[in-house]
Amino acid sequence: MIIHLPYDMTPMPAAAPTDLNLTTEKMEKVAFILKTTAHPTRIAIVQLLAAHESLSVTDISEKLSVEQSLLSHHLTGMKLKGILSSSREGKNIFYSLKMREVVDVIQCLAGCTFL
Amino acid sequence: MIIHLPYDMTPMPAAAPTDLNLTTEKMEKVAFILKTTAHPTRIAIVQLLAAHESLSVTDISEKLSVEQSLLSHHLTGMKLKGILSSSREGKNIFYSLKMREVVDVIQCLAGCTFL
DNA sequence: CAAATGTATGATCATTTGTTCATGTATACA
DNA sequence: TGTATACATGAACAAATGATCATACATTTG
Repeated sequence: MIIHLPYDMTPMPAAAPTDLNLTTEKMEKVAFILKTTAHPTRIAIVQLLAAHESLSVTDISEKLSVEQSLLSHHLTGMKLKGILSSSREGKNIFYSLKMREVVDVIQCLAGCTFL
Repeated sequence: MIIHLPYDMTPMPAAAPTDLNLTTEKMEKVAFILKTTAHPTRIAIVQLLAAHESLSVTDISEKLSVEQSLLSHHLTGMKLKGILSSSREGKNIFYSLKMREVVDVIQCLAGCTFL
């Protein structure tokens, strides 16, 4: 005979143990990239460049209403760390996303309902 | 007649434009979590708790060789921001991963061959 | 209840990050 | 060649973060 319980009594979903197995060096590198991504303006930049392939500094500055110099600091930093790339085209410099993984990173958290 | 070019001449993979569409508030929240994750020790903590379900402060302290007080600061910070949760069991306090999304975040970047 | 163990907290200091401002450099165009 | 436009850079300062130390608090055990 089968007993039907009123609800599931199993201990817990138990969240399958994930094994990342990162070396200390890898953790430092990951932290380094995360740090660079962890800023509202810089996330906005990634978001823009995820949608636009390539934008000039002025484009970004206008779209985000961020002052030129400050934006430039952010952009050169992100370029230095390998997240963006840039190329000159006349008077303009066009930036584009180089490390597309950061988009996934942002999406992981953007999906969180509780945020 | 088919002409065989020496290599692919198509313009570029063109990296399909992704639309994240985050509000300013969401970007701030995402940045907030990223900031908390962006530290080698804290990544190591997440890694441990991704594999172990629940560990005491001493456990973590020993496994990572991080001094008790410093570790405690990291842990309480991460708990405050909703990444970890804790529960007392006698003299010990056991921490566990609450926001499992951070594991995915780390995995996104850990997969990067160039890091 | 005293001592031991496990963990948290607060002050302090050093370091890093973010912002602003002034100025520099490159390109285009008159 | 001079001027305007687009962007970068560096100094200076404020604010946030990270580490250390001393000490406090909670629980168990003798």
